[in-house]
Formats: sequence, structure tokens, C-alpha cells
Amino acid sequence: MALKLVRVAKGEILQASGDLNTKVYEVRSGFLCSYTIDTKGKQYIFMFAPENWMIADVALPEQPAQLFIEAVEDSEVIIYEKDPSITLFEKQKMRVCLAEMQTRIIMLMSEPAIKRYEHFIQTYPEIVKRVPQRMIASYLGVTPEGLSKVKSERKKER
Amino acid sequence: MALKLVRVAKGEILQASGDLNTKVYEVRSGFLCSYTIDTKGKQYIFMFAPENWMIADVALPEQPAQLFIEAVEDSEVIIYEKDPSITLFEKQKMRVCLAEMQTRIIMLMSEPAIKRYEHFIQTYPEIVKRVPQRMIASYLGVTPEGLSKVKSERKKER
DNA sequence: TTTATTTCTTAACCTAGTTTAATGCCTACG
DNA sequence: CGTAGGCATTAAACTAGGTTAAGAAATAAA
Repeated sequence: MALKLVRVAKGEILQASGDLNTKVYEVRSGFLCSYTIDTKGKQYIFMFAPENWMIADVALPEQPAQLFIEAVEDSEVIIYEKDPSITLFEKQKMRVCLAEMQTRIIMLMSEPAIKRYEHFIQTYPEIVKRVPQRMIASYLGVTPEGLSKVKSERKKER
Repeated sequence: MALKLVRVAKGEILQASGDLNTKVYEVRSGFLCSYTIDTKGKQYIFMFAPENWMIADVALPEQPAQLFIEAVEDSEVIIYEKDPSITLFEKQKMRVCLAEMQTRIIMLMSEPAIKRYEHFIQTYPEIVKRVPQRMIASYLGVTPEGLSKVKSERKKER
């Protein structure tokens, strides 16, 4: 399997939405994330990937990528060519990712923004320290303003 | 790997939320679905599984299941013990399911209910024929009333 | 067929979260 | 040092969709 180690600087884009032959990225150090952008230019964080995580667009192989993959911090990344692909995904790391997707869909449907936020900071306290809040808001499916709002409402209640 | 073929009647529950050692189900004939229920008793469809689909709770193995798995029609189901598990998931079928989860998260965050609905009936016209609309609404993260509403608003616009 | 049960739709009201815009805060950079 | 760009917070106005309730329509059961 083709394998490559690259260094990317903060802000660099490893893969863009629309790209064909997407790849699988493993973060050796640093921090990546994936996201989409809608027609109005609004960004939606899809996944965070700190050290030791894998990140990829899991759209079907013939399809163009739905996601951008970008470095949130300077990072060292191992790039796997996707072809023999899913063999990677079955590994433990991918299980965590799958489970996260499941929980996330459920929460997007059934929990209000504040609950999703509280769950997130409890589950991923280290990520909270490393990305701006607006990215967390985006990951949770709320606007930064919306998150600020529900947070301050929650405070008042006490 | 332990393997079992069972017949289940419509409405039968193969696995309940909270169950340990969850299994993987392959639908030979009929139709299954998975869902959660919140504290108020409201149901949220997580996945549909017509013939030849696989369905499972992908929460981590030590964790209790988040999902119920239930027969929407009388069905024949192959049950796989989960242990050697992910080997199954990597198969093509699971890719489709993964891709669907990705698209769904993106759409839950970025598209209004009506767009999600239109995408669904276009992508899965056969499913639309087989399940009541309230289940589709639930899958899309809207209430049945909400779906009726946006549908009739869309009609008026023309 | 008649009855019972579930499903779909409509309507009035309500709320969580969006949008837009302004303000203050940092941090980076000249 | 000052200033420019990104980030967080707040507030006012708005809206998509939720909630509740009731009626119509379709399915299933008897």
C-alpha cells in the first residue's frame, strides 16, 4: 500500500471537496479537521482529528469528496492511498469514529444544542482546549452566536 | 463465527437499547429498522434496512446498545455474533451505510427539513413505499407534523 | 360490513436557534 | 508601540420547526 509522510502547516488543505481519489489521513502530531461548506459559504465541521486519529471522507469511492480536510495546527500526517482502504477502517480507531458518528446523529436529532455542547466538553475536554469555540459550535450543528446564547441562558438558571 | 437464521414477525424486537453483547443482523427478506427512544418516549429512527442490508448498533463493544432493532415487516434475518465483527462491516454494504451516515450528519447540520426529505425520496424511493411517513420524518430528524407542514408549504410555492 | 387503530394533515401558538449588527478582546504583526 | 484580523459575546428581530389538539383518511381487525 502506498504510504507517505508529510508535514503540513496550520491552515493547509490536504483535500478539497470535489476531489476524486480521496485518501485516508493518520495524524502523527498536530491536529486536522474535516468540514463542508454550503452554497452561502457557511462552514460545517464534520470531524476533529488530534494525534493518533485517522480522518477521511467516507463517501463512496467513485464519488467526489464531500469534505475538505485541513490542518488546524502544524501537523505530521501519514497519507494512505485509499484503494485497499477499508481494511484500515476496521481497526479500533475507526470503531471509535463510527460510534461517534452514531451518537452524533442521535444527538443532532434528539438533543438541544446545550446538551450536545455539555456532552462534547465532557467527552473531549482535550479538544476543547485546542480549537476555537466556533469550530465546536459548527461540529455541534449550531452557530457560534447560538452556542453563546444557550450557554449564557444555562448560567442564568443557576 | 456463530451464525443463525431466524424468522421474526412484524413488530418484533430483535435487540433493545441497553442490551449488552449486541449482534449484527443481515436482512434476507422483509424490513428492519433501528431507533432510540428518549426520556419522553419519543422515537428516533436511526436506520432502515430492507433486503440485503445489514444493520447493527455500532456503539463500542463494551458499551450497552443505544439502539433498538425491530422488524417493520415479517422478516428473515441472519444473526451474526458480533465478536469477530468488524470484518463484516468492511464489506461493500457497510461502506454504503458509512457513507449514508456521513451525508446524514452533514444534512442534519446544513439542510432544512424539506431538502432532507426531497433528498431522501430521491435516494430511497423504494423505502418510501414501504414505511409510514412518520418513520421517514423521524429518520430525517423532524416530527411528522413538521414534515407535513414543510411539504404543504413547498406545494403552495408553485 | 362495522369498528377500532394507526396515520396524515391542518391550524394556532410557542420556542430554540438563526441572522444581522455592534462591541469588546485577544493575539499577531507592522 | 499601535493597529488590524480573528474570536466571543450580546441584543433585537425573525423563522423553521416543535407542541398540542382536533379532524380526516386510510388500514387493520373483528
